[in-house]
Amino acid sequence: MANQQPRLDQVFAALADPTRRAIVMRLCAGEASVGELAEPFDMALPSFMKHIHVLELSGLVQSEKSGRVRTCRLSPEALVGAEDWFQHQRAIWEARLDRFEAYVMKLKQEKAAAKRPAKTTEKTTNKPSKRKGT
Amino acid sequence: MANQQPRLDQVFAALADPTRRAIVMRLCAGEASVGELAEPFDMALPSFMKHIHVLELSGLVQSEKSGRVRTCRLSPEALVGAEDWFQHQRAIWEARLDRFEAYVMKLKQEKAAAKRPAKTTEKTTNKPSKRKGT
DNA sequence: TTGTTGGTTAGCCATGTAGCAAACTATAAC
DNA sequence: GTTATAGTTTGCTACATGGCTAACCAACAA
Repeated sequence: MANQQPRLDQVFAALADPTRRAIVMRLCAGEASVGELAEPFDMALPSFMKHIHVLELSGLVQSEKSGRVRTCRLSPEALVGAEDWFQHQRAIWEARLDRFEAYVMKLKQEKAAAKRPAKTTEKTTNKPSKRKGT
Repeated sequence: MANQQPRLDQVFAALADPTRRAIVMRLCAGEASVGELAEPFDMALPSFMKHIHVLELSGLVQSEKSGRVRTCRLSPEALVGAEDWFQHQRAIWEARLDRFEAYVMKLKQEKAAAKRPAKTTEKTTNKPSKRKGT
């Protein structure tokens, strides 16, 4: 569990490059050899291999050599790990938004209560608070 | 719509650094001044400011100077954009897995049908196909 | 066995990134 | 007005990254 976090550095760094993202996208559609993967890119093979290597180090891709051809496949755990990070942040962010919304609501009610001297000054900190929608 | 994609480079590059991820996480909990943000890090201010700058360029963070203090806040669009990328990839990946599963199922049934000459060789490409569950 | 194919290693270069210290600017605070 | 505070600008290192060529190795194919 402690080993998962350092991988995020590598995963995000790997995905920061458009070539590597394209490789990942390609591999989502199924495994492929290095040559097949490299073909769409106007790049020398050694340069391309570096990208493959970065992807392997990040854990996003696994590869295996059989004969003289190396076959690459996606290893989704790393992808999922990164996605989890986003969801976690979003959860925190949204929780805060909800709290903020509740706070604004409370301010509004207090202000309203201050204007009109007598009314329901109770039931302030109460709000369904459902963000979502996507 | 075409301008969204190049931003991914910057967003992922920004998140590849643990310091910057920590800043983002901190900002999920609410806005803060540069000084407040920098305080937990054992790092000279100019170095820290570079990280802030990278985050701003990526669109993850917005900041505004009032008086002599610069206040930073998260700008969630970029975060959501990156999250969307993952979800998109995962959708493709899972669709493929489902197809693969169906394919294996079909192979199995064909094999079974070959062994036993007479049985339901129909209804092969049919499967609820719900991956999920991690 | 002699090519040819598919990948790999080694070495080089340009650029980018992460860090520093030092000096500077502009706004509070006294 | 002087001083402290909060950032900012300006160099400067060191190292990582992305690209190349050239040479190399290890399977097939003829």
